[in-house]
Amino acid sequence: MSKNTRMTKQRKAILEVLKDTDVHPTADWIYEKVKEEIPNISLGTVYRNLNVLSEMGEIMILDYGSTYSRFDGVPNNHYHFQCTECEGVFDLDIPHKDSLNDKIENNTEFEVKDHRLEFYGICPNCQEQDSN
Amino acid sequence: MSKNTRMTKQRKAILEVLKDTDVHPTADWIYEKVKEEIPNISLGTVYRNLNVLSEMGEIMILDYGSTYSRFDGVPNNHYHFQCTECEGVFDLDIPHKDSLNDKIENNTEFEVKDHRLEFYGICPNCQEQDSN
DNA sequence: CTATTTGCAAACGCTTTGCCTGATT
DNA sequence: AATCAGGCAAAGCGTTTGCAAATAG
Repeated sequence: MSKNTRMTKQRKAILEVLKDTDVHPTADWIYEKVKEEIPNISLGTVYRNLNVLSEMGEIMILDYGSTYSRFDGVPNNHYHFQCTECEGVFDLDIPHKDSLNDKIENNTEFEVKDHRLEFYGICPNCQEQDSN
Repeated sequence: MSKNTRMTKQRKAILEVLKDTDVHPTADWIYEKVKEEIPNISLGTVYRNLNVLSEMGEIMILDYGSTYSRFDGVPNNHYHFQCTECEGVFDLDIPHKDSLNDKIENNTEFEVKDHRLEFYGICPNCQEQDSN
């Protein structure tokens, strides 16, 4: 229960670097930054702490779960649902809202070309399994 | 100009497997499937052709551009904009629409827990660079 | 004290690439 | 015939992990 709760200087430094920036950095960027303060910190420690901090709810990891790419034979824009249990990806039958791009473009300085909307949860199949 | 356009039996088989399924498979899944038809095909060929086919516009790759994870010191749900030129990730100041989850849940059999919306395009900084 | 954490380096897993042979146009 | 594509295996690259030493509580 009281696991992973030591606030080491490494963990603290990593958290501070992340809280002090809004660039959504990569692990390596964080590593370089923290090295200014703790020169002999190792990249492994950075990764370990990022995972711990995310479990603690202090930070968010912006990866997409699975490490491997998926391929789609339908090269149109459409939205997806991804099951967090079986990792399956399903097409959603709701229309692609191109107007969303315009909405952002009109309210920011960004030039918006595309967007991507993905839902996460449990697919019907895994719901059944769970109730066993 | 006329590069990468030969329709070899490997390329054809890979494309057919992808067009015939809706499971959004991984490269390895495709590899296993194509092996039933071309037993000595290599995984490298599958990857090469998936990239070629995606350049041809025949398929879509559902990765997320950059291969590495990004970390966010603000663990709230919020939407992001990603610049396809500098790879920078920016927060968007539009509210997170939890109602979207319900909308999907009410119209499908999925149990929806979360969603993610990401916009892609060119950030102001890179727009300037481009006009030089 | 002692369980957690670190640094280091090796291992991992998915993907890409170099090289040479084989196939396509 | 000339060029593109394939097979194989090694390399790449971000990330994870095993281990002994260090350290927080």
